[in-house]
Amino acid sequence: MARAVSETHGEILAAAARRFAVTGYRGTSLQDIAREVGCSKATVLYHFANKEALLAELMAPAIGVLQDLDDRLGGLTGAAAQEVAAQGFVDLAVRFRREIAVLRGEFPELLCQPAFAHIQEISDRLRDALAGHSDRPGARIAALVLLAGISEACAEFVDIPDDELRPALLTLVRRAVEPVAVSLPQPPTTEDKDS
Amino acid sequence: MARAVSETHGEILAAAARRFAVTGYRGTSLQDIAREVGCSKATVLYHFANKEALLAELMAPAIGVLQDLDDRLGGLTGAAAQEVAAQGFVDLAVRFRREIAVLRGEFPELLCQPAFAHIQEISDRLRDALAGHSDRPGARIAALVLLAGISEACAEFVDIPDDELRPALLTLVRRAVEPVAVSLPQPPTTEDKDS
DNA sequence: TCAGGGTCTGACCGATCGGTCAGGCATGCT
DNA sequence: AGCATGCCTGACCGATCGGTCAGACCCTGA
Repeated sequence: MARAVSETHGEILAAAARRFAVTGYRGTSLQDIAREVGCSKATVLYHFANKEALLAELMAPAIGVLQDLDDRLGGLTGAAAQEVAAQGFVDLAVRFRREIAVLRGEFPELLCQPAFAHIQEISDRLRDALAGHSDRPGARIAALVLLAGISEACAEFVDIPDDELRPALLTLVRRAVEPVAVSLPQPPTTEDKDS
Repeated sequence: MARAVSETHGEILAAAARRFAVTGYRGTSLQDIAREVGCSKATVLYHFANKEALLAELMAPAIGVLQDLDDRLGGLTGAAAQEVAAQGFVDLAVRFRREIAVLRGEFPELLCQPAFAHIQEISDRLRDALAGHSDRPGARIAALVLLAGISEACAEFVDIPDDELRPALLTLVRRAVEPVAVSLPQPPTTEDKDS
């Protein structure tokens, strides 16, 4: 064998992304990844210090974008925060569908790992922003439902192209989010309180 | 020791429910459950044929209610199907929060087990009903986001009482669901809840 | 008193997990 | 030629998994 180092490194990363997305982090063994690449388990552990480091490198780009979004959310309040959070998260979720799928369901345990120390706080702030920083239970519940639902949808609808999924999700979020108290005049949606 | 059989049986079931909800099915060992109950792992396997049977008995009530909802959804179309699906699933998710939490994230693998053979089809039909049986991508995406988001919210908001969570979710769903094209003015259907 | 059945347990099993280690095999530099 | 370095591997490790099994400990009815 003896491929160029960067090549094998990338192949392992790609294989791990594929397997993690389907069977989860804990449900995927290093043996599984090695088999898919066509190398030995020891080779996987030659390129990555351990299983956790493999996951961390896999998630790094998505986490970087999430951090950026968190920074942009910094001083915003009310409807502005809602809109930035909605656009930012929908965009992130669509772009990083596979990474989202990896985290799906294993959130609590994975968050214990040092590489993901801040994700919990960031996602809390994101949820808060999407709720327009309102403390009404309805607003907070709606924000959580939407964030979790978007994640799940992106992980599941792998066959829908980005350009179709993104606007559909954004339309949904804008319709579903609880409008904040200070609401500048908004063209009334047709089916508002009717049914 | 030698408690009454039904007592230990129930304690194991309750402990398993608690642990599964927090660390997931695969992430919880029989040893963990036994430790929480205060008995040996062999005792757990005396009361339940295997780990899978323990999970099946745990999920049985929730699955029964899900089946009922599926039956009620049978002949409905359009807005009526949407409303029944929304009310039925919100009610189910709030009542069986812990069971929902167990399934969270381990859906694909758990569905392979015979006890849950039909859940995938039922949840597909449920999603279809919530979309008003529309084939527009926006409607299907919205339905999936809502179902997944509700599940996640119920699993996470353990501190909110049922009476507060249920109406908040229902309001959100009615606001977020894509209205179907043919919407006949429907009087508030007095759902005969328990048939 | 004793037999039998329900309840429970420690010891054990094979399989698999993440991870370690010494060494094989090219390749390139001196 | 000799040596160092980078890439890769089989063999192995301790831990833990789900599950089995023979037997101990009650309680009850004959």
